[in-house]
Amino acid sequence: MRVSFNLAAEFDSALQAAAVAAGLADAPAFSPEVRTADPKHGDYQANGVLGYAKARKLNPRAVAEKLLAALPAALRELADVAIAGPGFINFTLKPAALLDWLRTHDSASHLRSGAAFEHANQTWVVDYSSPNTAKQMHVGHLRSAVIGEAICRLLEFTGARVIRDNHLGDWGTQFGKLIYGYKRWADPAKLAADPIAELERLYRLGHDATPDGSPALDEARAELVKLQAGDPGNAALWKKFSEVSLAAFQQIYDRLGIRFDHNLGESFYNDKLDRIYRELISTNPPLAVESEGALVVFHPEHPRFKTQPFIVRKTDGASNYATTDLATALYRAEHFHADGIVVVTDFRQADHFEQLILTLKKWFAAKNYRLPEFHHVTFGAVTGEDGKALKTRSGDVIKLKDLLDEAEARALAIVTEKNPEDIPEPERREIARVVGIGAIQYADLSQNRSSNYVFSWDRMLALDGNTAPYLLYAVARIHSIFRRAGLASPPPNDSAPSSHCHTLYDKGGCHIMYDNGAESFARQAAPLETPTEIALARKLVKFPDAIRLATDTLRPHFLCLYLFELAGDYSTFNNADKVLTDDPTVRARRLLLCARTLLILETGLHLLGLRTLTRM
RNA sequence: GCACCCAUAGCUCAAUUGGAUAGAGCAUCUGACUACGGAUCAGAAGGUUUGGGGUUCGACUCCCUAUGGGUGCGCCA
Repeated sequence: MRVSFNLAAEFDSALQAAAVAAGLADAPAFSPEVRTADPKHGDYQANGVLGYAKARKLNPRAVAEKLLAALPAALRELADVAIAGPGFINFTLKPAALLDWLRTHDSASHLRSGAAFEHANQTWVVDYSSPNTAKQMHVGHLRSAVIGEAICRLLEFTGARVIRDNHLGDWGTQFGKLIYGYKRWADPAKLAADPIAELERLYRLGHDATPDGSPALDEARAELVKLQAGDPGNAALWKKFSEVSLAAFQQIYDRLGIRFDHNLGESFYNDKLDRIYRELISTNPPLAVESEGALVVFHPEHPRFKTQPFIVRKTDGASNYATTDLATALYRAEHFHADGIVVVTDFRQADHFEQLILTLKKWFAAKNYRLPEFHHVTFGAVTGEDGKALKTRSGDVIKLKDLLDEAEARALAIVTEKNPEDIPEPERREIARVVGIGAIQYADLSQNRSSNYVFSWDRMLALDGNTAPYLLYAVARIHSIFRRAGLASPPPNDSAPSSHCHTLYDKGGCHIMYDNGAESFARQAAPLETPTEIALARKLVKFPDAIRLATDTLRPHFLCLYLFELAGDYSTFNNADKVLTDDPTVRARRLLLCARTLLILETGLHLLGLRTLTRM
């Protein structure tokens, strides 16, 4: 017997085939709709019979019985199949099938090859984080970075070639004021110490010194014009601002496990904008029209956008972010040959992207360009206690760096408290980094809602319940069992503990700490017996469903939920069933469960962008 | 004014996108072999899913409506 990676898909196609074999009327229209089920009903349930029977005025239970009769015998060896309620078909995996799945899927690469069909041979450009240069990142910048990175990893896991593009806000009117401030008040010492904080200060000074209608504002505008005209002095300044900003951002990204392939900010598209105007007015009929002196796109078929314009060129002839976003999409389609584009921003830009996508569709169709699948992934704003979104302008916003520091500090205190002397300080600090940063990442990823949330230290830094530390603790305990069993391979050396491995592609297979080639327990394992063993195994085989759900919806919280439940099932098992018993067959099957739980927890956590630990 | 998003246990959130008796964590209460790591586990209690109507075999989910929050709407990004 050989079980496939995704059992839900297997049952789905088996039912589909059974519909044909049973001679159901209009069988191709029958969609089994197999999905994971509440464990009390089974492992998977098919709901499709109900809708199918209803539409044709058939008795759903009779249809279900026909389908069951037509199921191949081999499938009956995998699972018990039963009809329940009004016409649900339930599949309950047999212990032998569970064991077989666990034996088969024994490494991250096997899991990956199982999952990597959905986006195989596709290229996806993911645009996330995308902060403005010359400003520090604050807590409001966290979500795009963390969610975006998780989406990248999910897409990669399901077969895509992913291009990470940081679409920096590195162009625009603010640079006139910044240069104005810089030339007057720049403090070399401060620039050397904390350059981005100094740029922020200079921008504020420049901004405050150039109120509307003032001569100073004209001077600031003149600086901007010089910059845009290519003045060497101002261009050098601007370049310096960008470099300094990127270096500061990278310090944050390093802590979050993020590395961009490109930093193609708005400035990159400066020389690609004329083509946008040309093409938008040259279609027949023209997509873009003059209105109140500006060049705009209306969408007559849309209730709102038939009157709400998409402004692609301002009255003064200058571009805006609609223009650069159009150019950006074109570049991603033409230069990267993107099959899909994902842009991760907060929900307030929903209108803009809806207009952008409508415009892209018409424009690309008129020009016969290939249109990538475009997803605007939105999330709710992070707000202050007053319910208002946090803004850079409001001054006392919490810096992202400070949030990460605080998380590590709190985690360090706990690590030290829990492990009095037996872990040396450098390792305790490393553990604190993984736990603290992971807690922050997970706090954001584990929640789906597009509604806003109020920023709270305790919320971001919670260490109990459905949090990263709970999952990391389960991982650490499994490592501990393998150490005790004498199956753990020692860490390669002190400078590279497994916690340093934070992507799936690190060499050395860091998440398999036991000797995979000598998995004698996998061969010796007998079918599972206790309720907690079986419950754990049933959860393990659902990993493909969690991946599919999270990837299809681009919502990492589905994976978080799955991993949390898996860790819970493991903890229950761990508490109820002793792994290292004297009975070799019992010990073997329980070690197998531990090994696969470890594999899937670590694989899943890495997909979310978290690092894992062997002890904590 | 015109739209969009949101409202679920005391608190913070889930609910596989229309499926079976709405689930977790925190907080509260009661327990666990002197623990293969107690950063754990078992159990209890907690609900008219904001109110009202509708659609159907079935609704937290879809439609209408009221209320209360948030957001966007011509030259910021």
